Amino acid sequence: MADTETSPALPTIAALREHSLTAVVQHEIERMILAGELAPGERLNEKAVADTLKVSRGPVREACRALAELGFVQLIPNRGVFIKKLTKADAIEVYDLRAGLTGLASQLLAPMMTAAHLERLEGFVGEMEQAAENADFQSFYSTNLEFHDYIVRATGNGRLIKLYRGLVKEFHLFRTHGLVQRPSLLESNREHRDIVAALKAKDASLAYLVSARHVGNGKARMLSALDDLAETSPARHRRDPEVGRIE
Amino acid sequence: MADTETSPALPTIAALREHSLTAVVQHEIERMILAGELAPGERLNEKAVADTLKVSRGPVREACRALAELGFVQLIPNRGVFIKKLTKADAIEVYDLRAGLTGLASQLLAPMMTAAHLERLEGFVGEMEQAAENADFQSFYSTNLEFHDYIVRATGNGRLIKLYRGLVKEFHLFRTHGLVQRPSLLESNREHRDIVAALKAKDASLAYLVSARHVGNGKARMLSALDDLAETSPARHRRDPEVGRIE
DNA sequence: AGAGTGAAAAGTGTCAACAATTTTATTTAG
DNA sequence: CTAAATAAAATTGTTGACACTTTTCACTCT
Repeated sequence: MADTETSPALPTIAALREHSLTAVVQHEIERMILAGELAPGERLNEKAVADTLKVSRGPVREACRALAELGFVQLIPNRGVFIKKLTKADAIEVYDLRAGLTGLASQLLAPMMTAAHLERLEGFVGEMEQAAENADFQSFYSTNLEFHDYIVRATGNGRLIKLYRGLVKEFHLFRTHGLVQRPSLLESNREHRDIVAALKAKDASLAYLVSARHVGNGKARMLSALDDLAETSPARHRRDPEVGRIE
Repeated sequence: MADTETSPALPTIAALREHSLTAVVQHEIERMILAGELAPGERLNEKAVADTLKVSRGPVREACRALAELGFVQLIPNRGVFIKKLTKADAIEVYDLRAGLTGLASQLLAPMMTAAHLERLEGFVGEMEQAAENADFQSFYSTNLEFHDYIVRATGNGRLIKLYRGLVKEFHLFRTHGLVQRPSLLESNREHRDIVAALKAKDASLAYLVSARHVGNGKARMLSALDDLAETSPARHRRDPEVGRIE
C-alpha cells in the first residue's frame, strides 16, 4: 500500500506523538483480529506484520506482549504468537463472567442512581424498542452495547470498566450475535426494562439479579442458536468446536 | 496444592528454557514491585533493570508492556514506566471488584458442589479457626487466600481465575492486611462458615450474597482501620491519600 | 537572589544485525 | 514407496547502536 493511504486505521505521524508506535501497532493488530483479517489459530508472522506496518519487529513484539496479557493472542516460546482460537467453552466462560460483571455494575450503580442516569437509560431502552420493532438488528445491537456500557461507566469503577470492555471485545470475537432473531430482540429489551426498573428503585440486590440473569438468558439464546446451527450443518462436529466465523 | 511456582529471585538458566527471557524479567519486576523494592510512583529505569538482570533492554521493555496491561505499571510516552501508585479510591475499586468476582465464583460453584469440595473447604475453615484462636495472623492470612482461591479455581472458569488472581496480587500491593485485628479474624471466619453453608446447600443466590458481603465487610474493616491509622498519624492528609507502605 | 536560557547528560524509542531455534525441503536407507 | 536422517530456509530471541526527547544543571541577565 502507498504511503499516502486513505485507509482509516493506519498509523499517522500525528497519532505517533500521543500514542507511541507500539500502541498504534497494538491497536492495528487488535483491529485486524476483530475484523477477522487474522484467522483464529493462525500464527502471526512478526516480520510480515512489521513490514506491512512499516516498522521494525521491536514494537510488534511489544504490542504482542500486551495483546497476550489481554488474552487476544497466545505466546508460545520459540514458536511465535497465535491468534486465540475460541471454543464453545470459551464462549460460556465469557458469558458467565460478563453476567457477573454486568450484575455487579448494576448493583453498584443502584444506590447512586440519579434522574439523569434514569433518563439516559430510558432513552436507550426506547431506541432499542424502536429498533426491535423495525427488526433493525444493527441498530439494536449497537444501542444495546451503549446501554450496558453506560451502566458500567456510571459506576465510576475504572477497573470494572476496563475488564468489562475487554470482555465485550472478546465477546465480539465470537460473532455469535449475528444469529439473533427478532423475538429475541423484544425479549431482550423486556429484560432491559426490568434492569432499569430495579435501578430506579435503587434495589441493589434486584438490580444484580435481573442484570446477571439478562446476560444469562443471552447465553442460553446463544447456546440454543449454536445448537440449531450444528443441526443444519452437521459438518462441524468436534470434541471442542470453535464458534465464530459464521458465513 | 500450592502453585508449582517457587520464588527464585534470580533468573536461572534452567528457567530460561521453558519460559522466555521476557517472562523471567516480567516475573522478576512483578516480584520487585510486590516486595516493595520498587516504590510506588517511582520511575523504572529500563537500562538499570536490564543491567541488574544481565539482559538487554528489549526483554525489559516487552515485560513492561505486559505489566502495564496487568495494571502494575503505567507507561507514559517518552517519559518511561512508573510503578502504579495506589490510592484509597483504588483500594475501594479493587475491593468492590473482588467482591463481585468472589460472589460470582461461589454462585457458579454452588450447583456443582461435590463432597470433595465440601471437605476441602471445611478443612480450610478449620485451619483458620485454629489460626484465629492462636492469633496467628500469618497462617490465617495464607489459609484465607487458599480458601478463596480454591473456590475460584473450582469453578473451572479460566478467565475468572486469571482476573481474580490479578486482583489479589493488586490487593496484596496495598498491604492493608497488616492491620487486621484478632476480633476481625474470628468474625471473618464466621463469614467463611456462611459461605460454605450456602455452597453446601447449593443455593447459588445465597452463595453470591454471603460471599460478596464477606468481601464487602473486609472492605469496611479495611476502611475503618485506615481511618484509625489517619487518626493516630495525621501527617498523611491529602485529597487522595495513598495507602500501603505501612511502617 | 531568582527567573530565564541553553548546552550537556540521561533516558526512551526505534531499528538492523546476529544468534538460536523451529520448520520445511531434500536426501538416503529399508 | 515410506520413513528416518540431514541439510537448508524461515522465524523467533536477543543484543548493541543510533536518533530523538526529556531532564538536569551550570550560566547569564534582570
